[in-house]
Amino acid sequence: MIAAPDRMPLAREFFDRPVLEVAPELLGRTLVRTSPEGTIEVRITEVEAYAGEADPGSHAYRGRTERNASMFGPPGHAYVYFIYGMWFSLNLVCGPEGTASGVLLRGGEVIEGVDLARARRPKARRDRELAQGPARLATALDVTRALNGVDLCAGPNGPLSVLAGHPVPPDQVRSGPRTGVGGDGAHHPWRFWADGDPTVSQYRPHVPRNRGKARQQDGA
DNA sequence: CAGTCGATTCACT
DNA sequence: GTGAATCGACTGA
Repeated sequence: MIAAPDRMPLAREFFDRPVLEVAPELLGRTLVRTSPEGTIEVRITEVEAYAGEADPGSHAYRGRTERNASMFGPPGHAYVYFIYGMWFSLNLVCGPEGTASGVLLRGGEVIEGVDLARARRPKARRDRELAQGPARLATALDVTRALNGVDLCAGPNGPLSVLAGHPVPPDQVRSGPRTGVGGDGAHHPWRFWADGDPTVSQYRPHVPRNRGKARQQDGA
């Protein structure tokens, strides 16, 4: 039996291109997570591009480290990182091996496995919140460090894959500044989302917690 | 080796 | 709208 076109996994060549081409084309694609507990499918609605070592907003900005190593690996693999002491986020690695671009998945609509997603995200009040936000999406899909580096092009054999789905038409793609990114990388409109979709997270500007070294409170 | 803060979420006011 | 939670990678000494 031949899989329907929208059920075909995206080929490695899809990811082996400049990240700013790939990122908007990921909107509307189907992310499939299979685990012993069951299968969850998410329609991707919001992403951000991180453009390698030249991008001040990227984890790769200061070169290769143990944490970001998978971003320097071959395209079409996952880069999963741990953040704020409690959450994970999922990136899809783009561009040729040796470079370090990736697309952060920031939001999606759960279209299969809603019950399982709800079990993993008991605090979600509405279905639209199940995968609305990068850490929420990772939680709903049970994406953890264990999936760092996995191949996304393996189809149903692998724990995580991206199917062709139904791409959002270019005239329905919106873009703007990346969420939570400060400094020199702040102004690039490298966040992409599907216009009007309720599962797109709300924009929050970057807020630095402190400046420089610890200092006593400025007298006032 | 200690200090700092992050590609966030949630509870509470 | 504001702040807490919570850990570990990265930085600079």
